[in-house]
Amino acid sequence: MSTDSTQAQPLSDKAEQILNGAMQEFLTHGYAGTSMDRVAATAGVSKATVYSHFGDKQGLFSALVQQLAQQKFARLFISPEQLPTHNLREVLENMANTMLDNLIHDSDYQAFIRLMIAESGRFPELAQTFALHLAKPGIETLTRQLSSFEELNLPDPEATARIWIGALVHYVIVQEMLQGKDIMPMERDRLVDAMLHLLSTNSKLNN
Amino acid sequence: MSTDSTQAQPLSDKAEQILNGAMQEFLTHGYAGTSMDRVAATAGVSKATVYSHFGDKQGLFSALVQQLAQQKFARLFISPEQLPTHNLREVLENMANTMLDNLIHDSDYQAFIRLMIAESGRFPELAQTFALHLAKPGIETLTRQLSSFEELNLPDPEATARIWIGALVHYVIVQEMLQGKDIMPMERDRLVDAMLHLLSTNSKLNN
DNA sequence: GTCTATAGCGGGATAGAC
DNA sequence: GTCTATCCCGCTATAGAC
Repeated sequence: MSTDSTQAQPLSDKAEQILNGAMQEFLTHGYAGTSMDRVAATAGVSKATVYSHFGDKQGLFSALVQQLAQQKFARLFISPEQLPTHNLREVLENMANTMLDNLIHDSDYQAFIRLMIAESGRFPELAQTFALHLAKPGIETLTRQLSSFEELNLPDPEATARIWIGALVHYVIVQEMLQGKDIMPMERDRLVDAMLHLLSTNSKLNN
Repeated sequence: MSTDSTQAQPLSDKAEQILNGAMQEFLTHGYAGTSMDRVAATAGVSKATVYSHFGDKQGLFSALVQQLAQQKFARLFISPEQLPTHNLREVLENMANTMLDNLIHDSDYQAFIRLMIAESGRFPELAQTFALHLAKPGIETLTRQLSSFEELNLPDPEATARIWIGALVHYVIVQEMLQGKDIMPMERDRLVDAMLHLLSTNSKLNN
């Protein structure tokens, strides 16, 4: 019973508690807007304990970002294995919709993206951590998937993957984060259809 | 000479000084990271003067964002009138490159985008102001331009415009802001070429 | 290791002279 | 209208008891 297994391994229970509290606070209030008092209160520990584990506020933030990038949000927001291609159009449509669903319905994920963009000027190394563990694998995975569809005849699958992801991420940023859906509504199906139309030209993928 | 025209109208000289100082500070340090003391110092006025003009910190921030959205950054980042279409491919290439140049070389514009995304959760009305005065006109302008190129045969020009802009903006966010260019480099010409390739399929626009 | 208590400073905001 | 001087609170960080 000493090494109880309700939680685990590299981090002490207290460290994990602290990181959980820190996640809530930093995702909600940003770096400068977060106080160490409230992190400690949310985590249910004293402020001194926070400092003894992470040194200072920057250290805590850095540890949090690396944990979030490498663990909590590392699952790609692209649908993983697809049913062997019945209909290529349906497969592509599913991929886009899965990615949009995951982004739109995960407010923590949106808050993390927002936080990383917000602090990218002041913490460039952490921004790069985000790029390395989230943006890069996402692009690589989609590049591989697009490459595997030979009917698409894509001359540059990686650049095409960036266009695809950029279109979807920008859609979520503008419509959801920047409140664009009220003043410039656009159904997501139109975006996905237009994307598929662009992909369909040099291929056998016709409506 | 009383109504001197070097500057103008709705704002006093002092108010403009203050907004200039506020712009530097908020763009550099974010909302929570900006202190009213430094805004006053940067603007060259006393703190009390700042408060007498704008009420409180939120009021100043709100006034600043609205000014930036409606004036300083309202010029669209898309090339305006194009040489009558010699070669459609060249025209589209120029449009994309002009937009990328404007985004990449205007660090104030990047900082403004970053700030709006950063504060969109805490100031949703201001985020919407940004969407209304910048994102929406940008999309509308590009939509009109794409619609005018009948050879492209686009079934949904507005959705296509969003894909185009999303691809370019996302490229700048990932490569420039998030420092992706070091760990996942991609020349901008590849992105633009891939975009033009996608557009070229149902049209006479061939390489 | 973790707590309570506090130091020391900078924040937003205002009073009152001019 | 604009300044100087100041209030008071909350912040990061630490000392010292346990």
